[in-house]
Amino acid sequence: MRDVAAQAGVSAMTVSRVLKGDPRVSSGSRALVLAAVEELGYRLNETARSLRVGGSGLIGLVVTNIANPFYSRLTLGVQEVAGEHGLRVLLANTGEDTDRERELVDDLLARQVDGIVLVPAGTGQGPLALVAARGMPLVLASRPPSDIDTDCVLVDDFGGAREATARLIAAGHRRIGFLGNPPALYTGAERFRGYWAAHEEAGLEPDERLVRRGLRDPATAQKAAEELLDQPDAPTALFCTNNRLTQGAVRAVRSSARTTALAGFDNFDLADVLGIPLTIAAYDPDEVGRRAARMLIDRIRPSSDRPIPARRTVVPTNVIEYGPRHDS
Amino acid sequence: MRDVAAQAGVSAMTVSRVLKGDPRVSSGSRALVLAAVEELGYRLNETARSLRVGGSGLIGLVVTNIANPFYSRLTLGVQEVAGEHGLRVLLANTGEDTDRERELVDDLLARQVDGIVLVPAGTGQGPLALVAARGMPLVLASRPPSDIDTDCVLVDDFGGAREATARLIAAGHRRIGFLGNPPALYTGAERFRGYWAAHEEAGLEPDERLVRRGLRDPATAQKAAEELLDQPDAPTALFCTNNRLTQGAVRAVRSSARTTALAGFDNFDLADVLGIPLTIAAYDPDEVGRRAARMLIDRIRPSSDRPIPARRTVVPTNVIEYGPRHDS
DNA sequence: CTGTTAGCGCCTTCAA
DNA sequence: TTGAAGGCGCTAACAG
Repeated sequence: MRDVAAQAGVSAMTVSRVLKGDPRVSSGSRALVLAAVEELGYRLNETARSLRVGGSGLIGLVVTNIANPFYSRLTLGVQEVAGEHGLRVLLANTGEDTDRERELVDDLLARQVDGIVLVPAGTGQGPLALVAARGMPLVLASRPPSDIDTDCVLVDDFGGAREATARLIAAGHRRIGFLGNPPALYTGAERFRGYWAAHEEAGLEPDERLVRRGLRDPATAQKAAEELLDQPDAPTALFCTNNRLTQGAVRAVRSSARTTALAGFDNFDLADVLGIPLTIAAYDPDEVGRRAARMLIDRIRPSSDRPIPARRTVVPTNVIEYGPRHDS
Repeated sequence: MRDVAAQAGVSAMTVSRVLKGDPRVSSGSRALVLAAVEELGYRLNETARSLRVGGSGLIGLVVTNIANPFYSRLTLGVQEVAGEHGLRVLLANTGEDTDRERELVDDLLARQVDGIVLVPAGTGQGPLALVAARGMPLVLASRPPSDIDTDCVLVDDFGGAREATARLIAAGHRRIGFLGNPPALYTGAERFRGYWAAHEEAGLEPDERLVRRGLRDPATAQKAAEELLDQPDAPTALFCTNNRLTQGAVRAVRSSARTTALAGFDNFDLADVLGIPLTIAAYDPDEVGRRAARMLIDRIRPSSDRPIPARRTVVPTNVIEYGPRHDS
């Protein structure tokens, strides 16, 4: 910047003012500075600016697995809103590892991010208390706060699971298997609750022997589904708590002789073209990211100076029915 | 840091030394400092450190669309390798917009990133010349450099397309349609070249009337496929240049009465379960990210001080055949 | 409208 | 082994 100032024959202060658009600069100086900037190919050093001004213009985004389409879409939503406010996204991936989450958050703090959007890994959130304690704006996504009091964006896990299950019941199914992710996870617990509630509301009681929880990937889901379908009194339908488990179940159904109906949480590509009866509780993952970013920015740049209480917002689901293939 | 120093009864300098693991500190001072750090919950300010030391410990990753599974997996690969070297990833999304790409890259420079991995948007790379000119390490992914001379990681677009097409020919197909993304894109051009080469090597000449290029999404691909299949002399197979186009083609084939064979670039979920003949040129997107990150780090932290010439590496493809459904 | 002074938090250099 | 001085690049605050 000194070089630019020298080249333009003004002081560094004037250069600074021109660059940040301060109107109190004569158009003459402005032109001189701009010319010098151009000629020297100068760019402002954001690091130094951050140090002086405070606030890095960065927000941290911590997800469990960026390769999962849900989180990559969430990332897109966060990016979109952050970009509108001139903020950049520093991305971190925990792989569901709590220790790593702590390290990453720690590093984000050291880098002076202006706020953090985080999908909590695992279940305990003790370490995050630190973040909140330091007054760092923090929004949780997908899973609610447990040990701490902070903003969060959730999906209507309960409602979506309940309605999808209810559709199966309405279609006449009475023996509906459940393929679920670990019950210790919030989404797992809520979606199971929805499955159960739909039964109760129809005056039915689910058969516990048709319930398999703690499934983590398509392969284990496929195996569990095959076992269920292989029983003498097999379920006529299966509800799966997420897209990966649904995909495992699709394989199992496909390789069996039965025409088992499927329902699941999360939409996925080609669901329309599988040619089996499929009921999906869908929602917009981008919207989770957008809302999280908006809540975060509300705290980073408060519109009023009253303290904002911790808020919670729930992204709705809508149930889609894909029919079997209609061969024409 | 001053507070910590005061609390520990030493100078700020000693605190700094302890924190960066300088051995020339007495164990007494060290213990004092660590206790004070713990008590005050102090963390080093990376921003200030960067300013003084130079180098931010950040690498920029610029992709065209993070919601595309290819790029989210690439991101995972970059993250993985960067993490091993203590580097964090600043993520930027261009949406295939060249102007936005320029802005984003500019911002990354202003933030003093140590290097950039970039998937070029569009075709012209003029603006990127600036980056290279400033001596910023830069690795391109998926698409090669055109106007500039820099490292890149490519996929074997030509080889994969050629082999997938050759498989169709080997299976007896003689009229093979082509559904392609815009030919101005490197991948589009290379994959078309592979399609053509497979024909020539078999002594065939593709029918230009079966070629549709410039397709951008599943919907346009579906429409193009339907038109092709609706002709009197319809193709018996279709080759698609990427997963989104393949998905459109799957829909078209499904809704037609024909049993058209499909081949395509990029693997995708549930390809195994569609129940139609499907030949896929697959590769590992994570590996593209890992290699790009490694090349970048080679430049950021050179092992020798000889200048490294611009390098190019190609990630291989392997062709997978998914059969039609075997109803048992 | 413009420049000077001072300092953001850290670390390199040099002296003790 | 430790500390003091100075400056990385930038910008508030205060002159002029």
